[in-house]
Amino acid sequence: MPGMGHPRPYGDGLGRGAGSVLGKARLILEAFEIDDAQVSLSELARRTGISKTTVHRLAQELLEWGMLERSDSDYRLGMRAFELGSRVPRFRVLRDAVRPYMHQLHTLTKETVHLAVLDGLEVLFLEKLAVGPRVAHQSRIAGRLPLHCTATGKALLAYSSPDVLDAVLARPLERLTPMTIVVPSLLREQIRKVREVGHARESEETAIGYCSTAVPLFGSSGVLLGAVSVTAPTFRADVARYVRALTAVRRELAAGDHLN
Amino acid sequence: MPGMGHPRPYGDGLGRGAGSVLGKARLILEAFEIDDAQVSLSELARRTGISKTTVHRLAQELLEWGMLERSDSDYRLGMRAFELGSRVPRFRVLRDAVRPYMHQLHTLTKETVHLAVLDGLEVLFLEKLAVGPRVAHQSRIAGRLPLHCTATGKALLAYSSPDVLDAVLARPLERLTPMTIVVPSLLREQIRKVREVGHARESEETAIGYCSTAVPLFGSSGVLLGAVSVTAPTFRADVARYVRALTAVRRELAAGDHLN
DNA sequence: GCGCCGGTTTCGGTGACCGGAACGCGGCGC
DNA sequence: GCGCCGCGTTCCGGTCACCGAAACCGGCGC
Repeated sequence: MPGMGHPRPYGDGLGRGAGSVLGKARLILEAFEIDDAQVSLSELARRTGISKTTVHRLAQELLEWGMLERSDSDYRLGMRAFELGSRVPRFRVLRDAVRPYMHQLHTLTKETVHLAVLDGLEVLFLEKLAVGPRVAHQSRIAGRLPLHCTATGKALLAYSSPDVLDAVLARPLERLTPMTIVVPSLLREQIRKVREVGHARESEETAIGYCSTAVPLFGSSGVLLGAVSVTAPTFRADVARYVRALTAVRRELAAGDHLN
Repeated sequence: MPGMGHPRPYGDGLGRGAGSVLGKARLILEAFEIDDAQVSLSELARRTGISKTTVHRLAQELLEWGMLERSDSDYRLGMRAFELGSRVPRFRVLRDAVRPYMHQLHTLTKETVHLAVLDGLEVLFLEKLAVGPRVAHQSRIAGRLPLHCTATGKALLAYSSPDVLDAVLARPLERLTPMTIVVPSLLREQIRKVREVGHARESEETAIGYCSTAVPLFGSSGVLLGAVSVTAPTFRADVARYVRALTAVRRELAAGDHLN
């Protein structure tokens, strides 16, 4: 990096991979946490470890592009980012194809319905139909959760390359609740079972009081595309019914699919 | 631009604003049309007007970032773009707040429901609840339409700064159907009426056979946030009912809003 | 075989990019 | 009022990240 012989000014760990302009742009854009609506220039400089001058220049350019917007000399992510994100094919076609069935599941069960894909070594939620105003819940649209403690995650694991499972087991399994499975052999066994019965379950392994049931979704060519799940408070969960509804959806999607 | 004394190789008009790395990245990312799932490197070079070498290098970096993915030596937009787009506050908070009411409208009317915001001089659709498998329709999530021929557009125009209306009228009004209003004075009059009655209408001005009704949405501080609309085939449209349902939603949102 | 068209790598010249320094401004404490 | 601090913004000279031409590699069709 030019003229950067000085020690990193602020908390290290940030600022990695800022060799190129794109790396800097990435740091800036990803400096926006999910919740904070807007961030000041100096704050951005602090979070990214990039000099204020440079942040200013790049932010100017991102502004003109529409990836950032500003209100009152604070920055926030701009609509162009939303537009771009909506074009992502792996997201758009899957959501458009599955949404009607998610509604069907929702009206049928009156519980929360998720659509998720495998991304890296995590579940990434593409869509969520929740019931009620504010369900105390870990999941969010575009949020991530570990593979080993979610129903969608187990479904995805079961039908992905074994390498993925190996990679997951290569590092310790994070514990989210007392019920979270952290013993590798137990997880392997569960994943095997999932392949046997065709659906995956999770019981208070992510959040106390909630359990989920999931099925995988496949494209016409047989590739794994994602997974749908139903999440319900344990006390009123009717898992057998969920399994029936989910497998029905899976079948319908496999039959008349508009999935490449 | 360094070493670029040569005339622009391919169709001009593209390649604008490619002075900087970010400009190039922008060209590359926006080279992906809504529908084409994946694009080859050479095709990207052609569309952007950037040399194949440079596209290759930048694409590599975007790949590592996750903004692009590749299958089989073709590129497509990546999940990172989706995640970024989902964080855009002007999108996320509005959608989360309005979605329940959109469902309510949908079950009530059995017709297509839209949520839109003003962006630049166009309507930008944030969310769409459609009925049936494939409604022949212009609108898409993250799609854009002109302000002057959509119900949401008129609603937004009516409650925005007058400058916006002036800017729209500064250029000729595009005609989408025979019913599209292209006479400035007529549009001005309609917008005035919208402010009077509190809702906006559009009748086969965007697509023959369809008409829409819309209301604006305001935050607690009184700023215009967006607009919701109901779109129905003309022959069965019950506009009075839509107006009632929409104004109810508008009131409910204004009362117990979670909008900043 | 040979030409063609994709993706990838090499390489030297240079201008886009960098951050320090300086500036103008508004808010706060003294 | 005055000085101080932190903010956003502008200027500027040094330099390295970035650029595209050219060469390279592999598959395909003729």
